[in-house]
Amino acid sequence: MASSVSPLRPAIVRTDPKPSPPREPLWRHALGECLRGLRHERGEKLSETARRAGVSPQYLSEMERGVKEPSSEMIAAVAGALDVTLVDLTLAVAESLRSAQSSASRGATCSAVYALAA
Amino acid sequence: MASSVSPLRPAIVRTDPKPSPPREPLWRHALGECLRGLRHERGEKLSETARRAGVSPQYLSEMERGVKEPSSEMIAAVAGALDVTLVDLTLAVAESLRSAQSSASRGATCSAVYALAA
DNA sequence: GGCCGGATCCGCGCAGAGCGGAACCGTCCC
DNA sequence: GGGACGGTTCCGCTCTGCGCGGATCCGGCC
Repeated sequence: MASSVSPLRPAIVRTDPKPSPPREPLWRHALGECLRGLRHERGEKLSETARRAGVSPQYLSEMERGVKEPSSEMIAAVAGALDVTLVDLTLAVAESLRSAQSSASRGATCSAVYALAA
Repeated sequence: MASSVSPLRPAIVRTDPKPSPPREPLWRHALGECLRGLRHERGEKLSETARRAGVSPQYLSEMERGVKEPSSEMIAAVAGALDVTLVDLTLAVAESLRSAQSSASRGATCSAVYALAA
């Protein structure tokens, strides 16, 4: 299907340029796990948190599974719906990443880390 | 210019849905400041770090200024070029956010925070 | 004046953000 | 068995904005 010629520029290939040390999870995955953990900690459903955040449940599901790159505004919205600040959320993600790193067996979940921080 | 009718769906308005507590910086801004701080700490130029990360200097500039939402792969690539892991980067962003929050006068810069963590 | 390097501006092609409808699954009740 | 319901994920779509190359701006040096 590459019949269309005359490219004003080559196709932009959004692939991994040069990721840092392999085996490290990507930001969207780490973030998503944290968001899901926090939501479960509150005993909430996808639809509830999504409604309060002003996003679709489908999209929140995708965010949590790390299959989409949420914008900073989206991150802030969901954080607000979960009653956490970006500071606490980012810290929770970092600690979760660290735990997963120091123990190759996934370590503490995000929700547990946040509970310890609180 | 809204002459085209028959909308299969309404226009997607990518605006702030419901951000968490106002006055909190957005993720992309906090991240960008950290990346620039780390780069300066190494005494590097935009072009050097960008080349090593496999991204354009223009884009790295935009990332650092928080005007673009970099993908997780991009974040990983630049982190790798700066010799930091996602863990350390995320932690540095969190601490930077926290410092800025506890002192409304911008507090410690990201690079200083990272130096303390190292 | 010129040249150079560092950073930013500008406009662009097309990848993917974010969404609504549909589908899947598990649980409950008859 | 059947159906109804709720929770989550799949799927396809529109159109926004990612990431880039060329151009521009700025400061320093000769």
